[in-house]
Amino acid sequence: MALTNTVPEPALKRLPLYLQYLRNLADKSKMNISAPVIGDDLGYDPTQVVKDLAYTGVRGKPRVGYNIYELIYTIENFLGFNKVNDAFLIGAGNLGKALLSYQDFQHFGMKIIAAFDVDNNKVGTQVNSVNILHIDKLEDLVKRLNIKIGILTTPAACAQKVAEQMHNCGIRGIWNLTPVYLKMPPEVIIQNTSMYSNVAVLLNKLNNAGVSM
Amino acid sequence: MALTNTVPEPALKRLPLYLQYLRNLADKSKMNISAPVIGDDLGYDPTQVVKDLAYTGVRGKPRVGYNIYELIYTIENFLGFNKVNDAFLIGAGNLGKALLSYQDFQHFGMKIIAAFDVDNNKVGTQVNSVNILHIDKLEDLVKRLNIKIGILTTPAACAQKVAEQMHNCGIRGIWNLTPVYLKMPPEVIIQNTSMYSNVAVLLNKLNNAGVSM
DNA sequence: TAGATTGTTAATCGATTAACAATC
DNA sequence: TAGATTGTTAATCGATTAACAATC
Repeated sequence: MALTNTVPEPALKRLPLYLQYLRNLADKSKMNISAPVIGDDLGYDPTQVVKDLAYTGVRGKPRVGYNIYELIYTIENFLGFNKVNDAFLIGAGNLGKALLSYQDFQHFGMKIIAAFDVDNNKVGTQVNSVNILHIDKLEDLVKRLNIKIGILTTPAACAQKVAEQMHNCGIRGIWNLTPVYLKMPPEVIIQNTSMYSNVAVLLNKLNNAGVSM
Repeated sequence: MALTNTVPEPALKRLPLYLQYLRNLADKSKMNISAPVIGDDLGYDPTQVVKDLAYTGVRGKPRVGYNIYELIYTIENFLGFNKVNDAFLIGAGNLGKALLSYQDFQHFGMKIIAAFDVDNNKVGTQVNSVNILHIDKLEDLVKRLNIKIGILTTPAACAQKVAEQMHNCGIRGIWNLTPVYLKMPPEVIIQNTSMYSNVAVLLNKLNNAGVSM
């Protein structure tokens, strides 16, 4: 269906935040919640909340709001969080280990089932019950387990090379947490997360707010 | 001057990526670089590169391009990366430790000079030569060292409470790496980084690309 | 019924892309 | 000079916000 094709990326990024919020709602006795309440709690415009939720196909009732459980269920399905996609993590440094210890990815559609590194001191160990294997085993395991998602947390210097390796093995989507731009053929889906961009925005906002630095 | 007030956030997020790219340019023998070359290497439209660079005030020469070192210098100054701002990190879990081990923040305007936690097993230890102190010492040290920036990497459950503590101490900007929306007075600058949003976007793109999952 | 909230269409706002003149 | 690239203005595209009708 065409529905999934047309969600604006900003809205898409907000949907997991709604989900997190709804799951953690303190008062579980309430059945319904309205867009203005959600907007107030999350800092969004109420009409934006209505629009965002409408993308998932959920319907609310005027004067009543949305059924909380239906909302959670619909968002989960819409985002594909009802299935858990297996992923490999490549680069078991500090950031890699941090992501390995994120138990919560399983509730957001993804599970890291193995990690890879070149460092023989790390190979053979575990983080959060996930084995760290030698990178030489990557290709065989990607193919045998039909893995589609790779998380790239290597040092910047080898990011491009490792990304190409991942692609050659059959990985289709790369979550790139290195600050390097990956040159890849268009069929590879890349999701970049740059820590430095966030630092830059924070510093800029502070400067504009007149915080002396 | 009004210049710094009017940079669009998407452009602001791209500027550190230009900087990273320029610093790591393989061929250091070249003096100049043109917007089309940068755009090709980073996957941006060439006119967008021209516009982004123009925000910093740097001037290029038609047919020649930009002087690489002038470009680096101008972007660094524009983003405030010429000064290094001291920051405290609160929550020395896995993600916190990962950020502590990021040597590179120093080249992007920020340095984490101490970390805080409630866990007595962590207190007294070091990560990357940064001391982990008990959270009880936060207020005194924020005031004595005049710290303006706090990095929040606690568990979600205590994020709001700790953020309020940070604000009360005098911290003006919070980089929030928890998935929790922080309810704060408007004078506190919040920069949210949600790992889950990135996972959602990646899964969505893969689904739209027809990758079976 | 009255009124709060949804749902939808229109208007606004902002960023990207295109067009083209200026210039080295 | 010729032509590539910058710089700037205009057009397009997309997301947010506003307005208002529908409805529970």
